[in-house]
Amino acid sequence: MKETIENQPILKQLNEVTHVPVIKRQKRLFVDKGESGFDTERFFYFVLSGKIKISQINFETSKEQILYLLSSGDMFDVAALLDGKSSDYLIEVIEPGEVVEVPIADVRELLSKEPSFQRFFFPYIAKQLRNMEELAIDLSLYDVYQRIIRLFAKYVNDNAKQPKLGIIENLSHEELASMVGSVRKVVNRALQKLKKDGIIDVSRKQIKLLDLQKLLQKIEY
Amino acid sequence: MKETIENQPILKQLNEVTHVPVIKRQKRLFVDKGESGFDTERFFYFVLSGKIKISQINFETSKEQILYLLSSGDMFDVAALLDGKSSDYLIEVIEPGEVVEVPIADVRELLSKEPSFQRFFFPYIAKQLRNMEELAIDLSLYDVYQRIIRLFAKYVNDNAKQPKLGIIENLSHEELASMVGSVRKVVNRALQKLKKDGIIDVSRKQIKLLDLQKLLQKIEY
DNA sequence: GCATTTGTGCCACTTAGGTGGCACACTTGT
DNA sequence: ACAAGTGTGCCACCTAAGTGGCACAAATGC
Repeated sequence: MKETIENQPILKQLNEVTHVPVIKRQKRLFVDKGESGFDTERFFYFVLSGKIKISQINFETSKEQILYLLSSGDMFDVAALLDGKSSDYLIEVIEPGEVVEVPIADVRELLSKEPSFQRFFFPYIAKQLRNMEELAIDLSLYDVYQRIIRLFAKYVNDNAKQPKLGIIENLSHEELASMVGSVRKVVNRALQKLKKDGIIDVSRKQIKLLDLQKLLQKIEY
Repeated sequence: MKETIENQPILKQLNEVTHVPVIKRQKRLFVDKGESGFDTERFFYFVLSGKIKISQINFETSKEQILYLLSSGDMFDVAALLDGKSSDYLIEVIEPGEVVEVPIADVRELLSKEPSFQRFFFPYIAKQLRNMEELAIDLSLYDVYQRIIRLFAKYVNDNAKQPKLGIIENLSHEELASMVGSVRKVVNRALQKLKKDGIIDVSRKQIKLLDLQKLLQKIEY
């Protein structure tokens, strides 16, 4: 990781993203694709841009499951911040960007005393917890085709007049598979099915959402 | 739910379990098997005894996935406490016991200002988050046989000279299946296999752990 | 005390989804 | 400009795991 000037004043960008009051000992870092040297035992990270995946691997089968796909506005490692224990995650940058690195103790200080940070952070923890519950439910109760549909619905950005798939629209099929707990070929089958139904358009490293209504109709409960 | 005297002083038992300082507006409740009327939008609950499952159901297939199996020392609804949103859980008592019901606002007050409660509660949130991550990983990366083994290993109580399966030892195979995201018959196969290997002994509503070492050896990574 | 419900065990059958392999197009680096 | 790597699509095959059914024992309720 390339380091920039230490102890620089709080960045406007971080403030915008996190609504955090002044954090003194921060360091802004550029991270490149493939990097993975995050010291989550000592530092807490705020993602400004780029994409970072947090996953785990079964070494017998070398199958990977992505737990979190982080982008602008995300933070990690939430669990370590709360209990001080280390996690056995695989953390890897899949799209270059910038992060802010802050000593864990400083963030804990804020978390226990600063109401404005609490108002910002407590809901974020809840979001991550609900994310994991949803992932478990999806893996347990729905087939791969449904999981893909639900993944798309979850990441849809429908503020724009033309709804888009947001940060997952340019993932490879391999990465999509790691998100829904399956393998490339099976995901491919699901995508072809959605394509045939006119719901999406698939091209190299790009999935275009064509019909949001139709997608949402396919969701089972 | 049967109600007891309102506004009674903080219970010694709750204090022991939670290390919580005085909470004023609490209500102690006895809950019976099958009950499910918990108002998690307005109240936060501390479990003193009994077993409560928090699950979700796919209505197409009527398959159920248990997210949390709560017992003495547990609390809910953590996510709702943190973000104020409602959850679409199915919450049901599966073994009678007692809970303490506290207005959510009072717990939030403690959470944001009382360091002793924070020291107790933050790690608990982390535990629940890690639980969900582990569940998702298990569902995604391991087969049913492994998931059963991992479930047993997770709940083993090995402080005693004779290791026991703790709160899951008297669950029905149906309930075990709902915990590992499978169905009764498949779980049964796994249990018969473990029985044949001399690792457990299965009788009606009772699973005895015979050989902890052998169980732990079977775990894959 | 008997009927009903619940829990368990085991069979045969079906299927979603994972595996292996292969072709080909597009991108990237030297 | 070419080689190497990456991403995609599709075939046929195999296996874990889910389904349906059935028997029986233990617990529960009237």
